[in-house]
Amino acid sequence: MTEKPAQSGGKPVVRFAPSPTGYLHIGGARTALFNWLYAKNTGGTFLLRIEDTDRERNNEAAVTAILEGLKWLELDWDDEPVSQFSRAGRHREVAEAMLARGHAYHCYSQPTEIEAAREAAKAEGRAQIFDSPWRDRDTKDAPAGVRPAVRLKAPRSGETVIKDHVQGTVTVPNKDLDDLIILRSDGNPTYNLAVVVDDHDMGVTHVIRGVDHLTNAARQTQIYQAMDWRVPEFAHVPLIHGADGAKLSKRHGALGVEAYRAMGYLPAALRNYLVRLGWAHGNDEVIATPQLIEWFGLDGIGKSPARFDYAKLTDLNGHYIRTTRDAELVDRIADILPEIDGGPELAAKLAAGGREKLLAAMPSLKERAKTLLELVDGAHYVFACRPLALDEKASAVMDASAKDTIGKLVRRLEIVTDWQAAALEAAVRAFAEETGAKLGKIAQPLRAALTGRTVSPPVFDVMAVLGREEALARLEDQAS
RNA sequence: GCUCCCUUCGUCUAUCGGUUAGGACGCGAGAUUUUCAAUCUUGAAAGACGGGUUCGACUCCCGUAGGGAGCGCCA
Repeated sequence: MTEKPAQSGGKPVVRFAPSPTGYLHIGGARTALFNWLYAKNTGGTFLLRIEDTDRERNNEAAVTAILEGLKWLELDWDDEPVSQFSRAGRHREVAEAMLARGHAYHCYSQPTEIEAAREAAKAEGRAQIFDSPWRDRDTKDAPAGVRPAVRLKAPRSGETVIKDHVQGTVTVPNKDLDDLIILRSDGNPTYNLAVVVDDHDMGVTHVIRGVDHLTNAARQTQIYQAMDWRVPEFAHVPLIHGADGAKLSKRHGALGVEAYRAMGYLPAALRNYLVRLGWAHGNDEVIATPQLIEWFGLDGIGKSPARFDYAKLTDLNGHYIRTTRDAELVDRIADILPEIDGGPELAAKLAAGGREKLLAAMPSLKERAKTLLELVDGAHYVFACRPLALDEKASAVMDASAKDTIGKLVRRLEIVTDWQAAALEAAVRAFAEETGAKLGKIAQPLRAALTGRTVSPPVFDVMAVLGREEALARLEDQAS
């Protein structure tokens, strides 16, 4: 691959550049989302690059997990993902060019010396930057048999200014930036060089990433300047913290997006939640994706870190569940069944004609579920086998008088010809009126007999979904 | 330690010098109701602290405190 101009016709080119060290965690997902939204908003291009220059840490499974995570989140990218490692030759080429221009030099210092120098600096309370003695030394003095690393000859004085769309203008004194290594002694490029070369060659115009890269932006700016390349626009977004304010770690909810998938969250809900962590558009909370694309902009991103809050995510997910089509919900449930408790059994039932029943139950189910898992739990009654096992509360409801009531009700329901919720309700209400009982007194026993629980969708909907035969049979089971 | 950044209800946030500081989640109360949800009404709940600037500061400046990020031949 050689240099190629931005093939976007003046439109922005952004990229998401994860390193394949694990799954796509929630912070990375948000970074990807911001990039994606920015590309969509501007009609630009969203590229993917896998930062796999560290061969020891490279991991095929991680690459797959990241791509799968992005797909699940429905963040589609343009072109094929670029492997940074595959471009090592070009990176070396650029390092050579920098050497030729006098913007880089060979450094023969050994890791042990560097470490010692850092320790000394720390002890004296100075910034722990390494000042290579080879910066201005003649290479003729080079020790024999030592392969040098290549360092950037960074400016010693002055300051490097980063104009950032989120952080504002950030100024870093050059004396605080050491001569970073751009080529390891084994000839392989390091991250900062690779990023600059790739972003340049890929025509990246806007670099949107986590603030943890802010100081890298200063170093990378120096490389751009050394090469006389145009520095891209930067937007360093704040990090996401765990609920306790501590850094998001594996123990603090930095789960891969697939974990959220398995918890029954919808991608649209997660996107909506994630974008609101650090970005706002007035008082809007539930924002459909097309609207999000229209409204999204770098200006709306705040600078302070946010904490991850499951309660709000869950609430948002409930909104999306209620507005998602029934068939799609059934499909999404089917998708995650292999990963959840009792999922395989349900999958078998779905395959054996249960899908239609679940679909029929969905309208009343989705009104009261906040996650797909709750949906599955709510659907328990649909697939329960006779005779139903009543849970503790349901058994308590099912006392002698309840059984007696159900016995009488069965006779009334048997003669209902139109087995629909409305007709069934009319029949039960008529019965209630005659006996002077409150509807609640009758509905609860019905619910217990029909579902085995005290909480369920409206009983008349339940009867309709179950069908005449099954519903009456369940009632007979409990009648005395 | 050094550099940079951050600080509005418990949480996510609005406010771009003048508001009774708004919304959302969560929490409390009520309404509705066949349970649970949903929905509606409603309550409690915030400008870290100290100095300036200004007729007037949440908003601008300085300092303090607290928090975060970075300081690799990792990315």
